[in-house]
Amino acid sequence: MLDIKWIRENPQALDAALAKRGAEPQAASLVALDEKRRAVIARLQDMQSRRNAASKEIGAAMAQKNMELAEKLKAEVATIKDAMPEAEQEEREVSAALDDMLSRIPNIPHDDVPVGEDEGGNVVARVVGEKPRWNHVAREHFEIGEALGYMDFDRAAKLSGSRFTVLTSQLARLERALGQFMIDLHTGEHGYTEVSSPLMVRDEAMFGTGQLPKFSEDLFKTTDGRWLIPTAEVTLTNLVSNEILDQEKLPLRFTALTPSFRSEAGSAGRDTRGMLRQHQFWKCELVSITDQESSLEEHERMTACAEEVLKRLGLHFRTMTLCTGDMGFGARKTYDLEVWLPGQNAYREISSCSVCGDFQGRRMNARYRGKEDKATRFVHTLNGSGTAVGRCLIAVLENYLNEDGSVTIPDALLPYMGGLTKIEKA
RNA sequence: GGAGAGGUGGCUGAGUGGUCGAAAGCACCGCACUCGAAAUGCGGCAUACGGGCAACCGUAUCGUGGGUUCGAAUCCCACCCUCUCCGCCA
Repeated sequence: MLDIKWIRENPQALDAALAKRGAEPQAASLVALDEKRRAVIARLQDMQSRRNAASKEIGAAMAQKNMELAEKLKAEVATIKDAMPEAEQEEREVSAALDDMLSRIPNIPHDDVPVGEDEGGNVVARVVGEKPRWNHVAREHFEIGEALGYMDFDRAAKLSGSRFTVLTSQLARLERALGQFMIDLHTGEHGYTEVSSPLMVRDEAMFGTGQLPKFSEDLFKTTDGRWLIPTAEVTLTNLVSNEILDQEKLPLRFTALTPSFRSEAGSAGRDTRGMLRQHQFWKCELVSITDQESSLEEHERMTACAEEVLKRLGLHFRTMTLCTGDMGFGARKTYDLEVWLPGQNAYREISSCSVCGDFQGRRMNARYRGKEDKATRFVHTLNGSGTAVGRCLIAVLENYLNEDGSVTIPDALLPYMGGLTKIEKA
C-alpha cells in the first residue's frame, strides 16, 4: 500500500509509475477522494468540537444547579447532533472508498528497473554456467520421469485432477533431498532462521502481503474461510505484522520449506504437461525484514543466496532484472532466476526475488523503532524463492540425464540420497 | 462440539457515566548528583488524522461496529479475536 500523503505530494510520479506498469492513471481520482475525505473530516471535527465544549458546560451548569442553563445547552447539542450522522456516514464511505482504492494500487517500481510491457522487456543481469554439451538427445522431464517409472501423472489425475504429480521411490527421495539441501544451505551458511508455520491463514495475512483484495481468484479458500498459502512469503512476512521491532534486531531473515498452493486460474493451457505448473508444489522461501536503509543491499544478498543453490547443483542459469510490466503487485524491483532446461530448450523461472520497500509493512502495520531518533517507521520486506523445489527437480532431471535414461545425482545432493548416486529404472 | 474467562499505551496493569488519553510500575529519553557507572532524585515520553510558517490548537482512538446519554474505556446489543476447562482427535 502506498502512502496517501506521498501521492498527494507526488501525483505525477504515481501516474508515471502506473504508466510504466501499463496501468491507467489514478492520481487525480485519489487526490480528489482524499480532498473530499479531509473536507468532511474537518466539518465533522468542527461539530464534534462544539458538541464536546457544550457537554462540558452542561456538566458545569448541573454542578452549579443551574438547570435552566443546562437545558438550554442540551437543546443546542441536540441541534448539532442532528447534523452529525450524515457527516459521519459520508466520512465512513469516503474513507472506505479511498482505502479500497489504495489497497489495489501496485507498488512504485524502483528507478533502475527497466521499463517494458511484458517479459520481453526483462534484462539479463548475468549468466552463470554453461549449457550441458552431450551427444545424446535432450528430453523433457516428464519423459525422463515416466520412463524411469517414478513419475506418474495418470494416478495423480485419478487422485486430484490435472496439475498434480505423484512421485515415487527415487524421485520422491530426490524431491525431499532438494528441499533438505536448500534449507540446510540457507540456515547453515546464509544466516536464515528456519520457520515451520501454518499453511492456512486468515484474510489479514493475505492482505498484508498483497494477495488480497485483488488476487483472490489465484488462491484456494477453505470451507471455514481460511486461505491456503500460495507461498510461504505470506506466513514468513506476516510474522512481524502489527509489531514494533528494534532497529538493532534487523534484519530478520526467515526461511521455510513448505508446500505452496495456487489455483492457476488464468493459466489454462499453459505448461499443461508435466510438473512445471502445479496446483501444489514444494518451495524453499526466503524472507528478510529490514530497515529502510538496507533493503536494496539485502535484495542483492538474497538473490545471491538463491543463486548459490543453483551454483552448488551445477545448474546453468541466468538472472533477469524484471521490467516494470512483468513485476508483481508488491514489488519495487525483482530478479528472476531462470534455469536452463535442455528438454525444453529454454530458460524457465525457478526463483523470483523481490524487494517491496515499505509496501507490505504499511499494509500489515509492521514497524521498527529507530536506533537514533526513536521514531517508528514501516519495515521494508523482501521475499525470494530459494528455490522452487519442483522446478529444481525438473532441472536436475533434464540437465543430469545420461544417454541410457538414468540421471546422475549432483554432488551437492549425495549426502541426502542415502548412498544412491544415480537414479535408474527399477 | 460443550462450558467459562478475557481483549486498556512499547510492555505489565488499575479504572468511578463527566475534570480520563487514561493511575501505577517497567522500558526509553533528558537533567542533576558522580572521576565515570550503578543507585537515587527531578522532568519528559502513545498513535493517527485535520489546521497552522511555527509555538501550538482541534478531533479520534481503551478489540470492531452499532445503540442508550447532553456526555461512554465505563451501560446495552451484535460481531471478531485470544485464553482456560471438558469432549473428540494426529
